[in-house]
Amino acid sequence: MSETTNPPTNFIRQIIDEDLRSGKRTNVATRFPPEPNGYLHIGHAKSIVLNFGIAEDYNGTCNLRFDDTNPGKENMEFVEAIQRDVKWLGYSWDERLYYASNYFQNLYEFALELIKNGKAYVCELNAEQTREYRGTLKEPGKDSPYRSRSVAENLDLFEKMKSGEFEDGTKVLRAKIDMTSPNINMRDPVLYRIRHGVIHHQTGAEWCIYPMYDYTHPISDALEGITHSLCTLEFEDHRPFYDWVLDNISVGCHPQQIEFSRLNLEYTVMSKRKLTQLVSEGFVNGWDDPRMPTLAGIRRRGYTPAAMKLFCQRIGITKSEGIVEMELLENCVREDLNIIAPRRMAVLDPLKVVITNYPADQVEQLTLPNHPQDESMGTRLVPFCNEIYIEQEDFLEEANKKYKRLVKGDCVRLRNAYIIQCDEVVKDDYDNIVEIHCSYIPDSIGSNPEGIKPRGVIHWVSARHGVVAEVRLYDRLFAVAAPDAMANKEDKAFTDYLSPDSLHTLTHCVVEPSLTDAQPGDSYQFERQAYFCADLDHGNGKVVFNRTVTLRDTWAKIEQKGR
RNA sequence: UGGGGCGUCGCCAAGCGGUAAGGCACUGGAUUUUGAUUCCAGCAUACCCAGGUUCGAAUCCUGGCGCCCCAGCCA
Repeated sequence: MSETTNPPTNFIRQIIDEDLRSGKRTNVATRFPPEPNGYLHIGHAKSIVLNFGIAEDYNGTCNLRFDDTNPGKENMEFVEAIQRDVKWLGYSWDERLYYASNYFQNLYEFALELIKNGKAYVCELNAEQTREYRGTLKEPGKDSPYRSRSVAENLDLFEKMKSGEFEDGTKVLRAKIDMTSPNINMRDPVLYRIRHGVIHHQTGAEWCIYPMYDYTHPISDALEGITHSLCTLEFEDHRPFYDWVLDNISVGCHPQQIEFSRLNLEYTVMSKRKLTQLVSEGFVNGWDDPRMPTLAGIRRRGYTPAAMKLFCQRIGITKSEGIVEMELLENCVREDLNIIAPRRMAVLDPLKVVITNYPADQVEQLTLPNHPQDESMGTRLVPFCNEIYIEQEDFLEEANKKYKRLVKGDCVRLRNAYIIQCDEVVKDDYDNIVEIHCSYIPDSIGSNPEGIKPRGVIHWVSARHGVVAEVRLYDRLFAVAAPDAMANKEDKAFTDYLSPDSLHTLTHCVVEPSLTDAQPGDSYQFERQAYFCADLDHGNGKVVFNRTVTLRDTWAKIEQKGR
C-alpha cells in the first residue's frame, strides 16, 4: 500500500474508531493546549497536526486553548505568536479560542466542592516541608499535620487565601488522596498556590490564587466537552489524578487522556527552556531565527505548511521514543518545493566571464521556463550579454572527464543559453584568476551543434544586469546529532555543541534581475544549488535570500567518498 | 518490581495468531540543457533475549535484559 492511498492511522485513531463503534462516544472533540510561555516548535506541530487533523477527519472540533495558569512565565507576545503559527499551518479554531483562565471561577467552585466533600484541604507546610513529607520514589510519604482540618476550617482558610489574606508560599490547597501511593502524583498534589503581585495577561490582578496544571487540565477539558485529551508521554503518570479530579467533582463529563511520544529531531533541541536560552543568551537572532526549530523560524527559513504536515504524517504517532533523522524533514521540504518553487539563476561566488565573440553592445532577452517540468508556471525574461558571472567552483583550468563543468580549452552549456568555450584565463600578479575569456557558439541554444559535446550545464547571470544580493546560507544548528544526550554524557552545556557553520552570510552574490520582484517569504529554486526564500529583510532596495535546504547532491557525496 | 511506559531494517513506522506494509537513508541502472527531478531494481528466513502454548507466534504465556519518565507551590 502506498502512502497516499493509505490514510494516516495510529493507535489513537484506532481508539477513537473503537469508541465511536462501541457507542462510548458519539462525537470527537480535541484540543491543542499550549502554555504561552514561548514560541511553538516542530514538536508542537506534531501535536497540532494530530489534534486538528483528527478533528478534520472525524468531522469533529479542535479547540485552541491557552494553558495559562502560571502568569509569571506567560505573556501576550507568546499568545499572539502561537495563534499566528497555528494559522500558518493552515488550521482554524473558528470561534473556539479558549484560555484556562476563562475557567478560574469554575475551577474555584469545584475546589469548594472538593473541600466540602472532604477531598481537599488547606496545607501550611512550606515548599521544602512539602517535599520532605512527600517521601521519595521508593519510600511512602506521610500525612501533612494539616490534613485532618474540618471542612469549615478549610472553607474559611481557602476563602482567605482567595481574598489575599496570606502571603505567597504560606498556604496551598491540596487534594486529599493517599500519601503512601506508589504514584507520587497521587500523594496529595497541590491544587492551588498563592501568587501576589503578578499581572495575568488575561485576568489582570483579579486573582491571587492560581490553580495548578494537573487540576486545571481535566476540568478545562471537561468544560469544553473534549472527548480525547491527547498529550505527551511524561503525563502518563498524571492520568490517575486527571481521572481522580473528574471522578470527584460534579462536572459531568469525562474526557479520556491518551499519551503519545514527543518528537525528537537530530541536530537540534526541542525543549522550550533550551530554546528560550538560545534566544535570551543571544546564540541566535530571536525566536524566528531561521536556524531555530520554532515554527516562526522554519517559516522564515522557507519551510512550507504542506512540508510540515507531510513530515508530521510521515513520522507517525506512537508511544515509542526515538530521534528522527534530519534527512526525513529535508526530504519533505524538497518534495513540496520541487513542485511549487519557480526556478531562477543566482551566482553565489561570482567569476567574471567575458564572451569575446559576442557583440559588446548587444543584449538578448531570453525567455526561460519557470519550471522545466511544469509549463503552467510560465516563463520570465532573462538578459544575456557579453559579460556574465558563473560560479567560481564551476571553473577549473584542468580537470578529468568526471568534472562536468567549464575547463580551459573545453566547452560547457550555459543553462538555458549558449554553449561557451574557455579560451583564456586572466590572472593578477598573485596568480589569482581575475576573469576568463570565452567564445560562444552561435545557434547553440536549444540543441548541440554537430560535433559539439559540452561537458555539462552550469548556471550564470548577466554581469551587466544581475543584481547584487545578500544570501544567507543556513545549516544545522548543532554540530552533533543529539546535543542533549552529548552534553549529558560529556558533562557539558548543550550550547557547547552549537555548529559554527549554522550560518554563513554571503554579500557579493549576483542574482537574475527578476528576483528583485520577490516578496518576503517567496520560495525559489536557484538552479543547481538549493531552495531559497526571500527573507523578511528583503525589499526596499535590499535583496536578501535565505537558503531553505540544498538540492540533493549525489556528486558531493561521491567526492566525499573519494577523499 | 516503588510506580508508569517502551523495545519490528541505519532512522521513522505498519502489523492485533496464518507465515514481515510503507516512507527516509543507502546501493545499482534508465532518462535528463539543474551532478536536481522522474523512473525502474535491490535492501529484515526476520521482529531485545530465553523458554513455553499452538498445526502455525512479531503477535498469546512465563522469565530475563535494555532504554525512557516520575520526588515543581512548572506545564
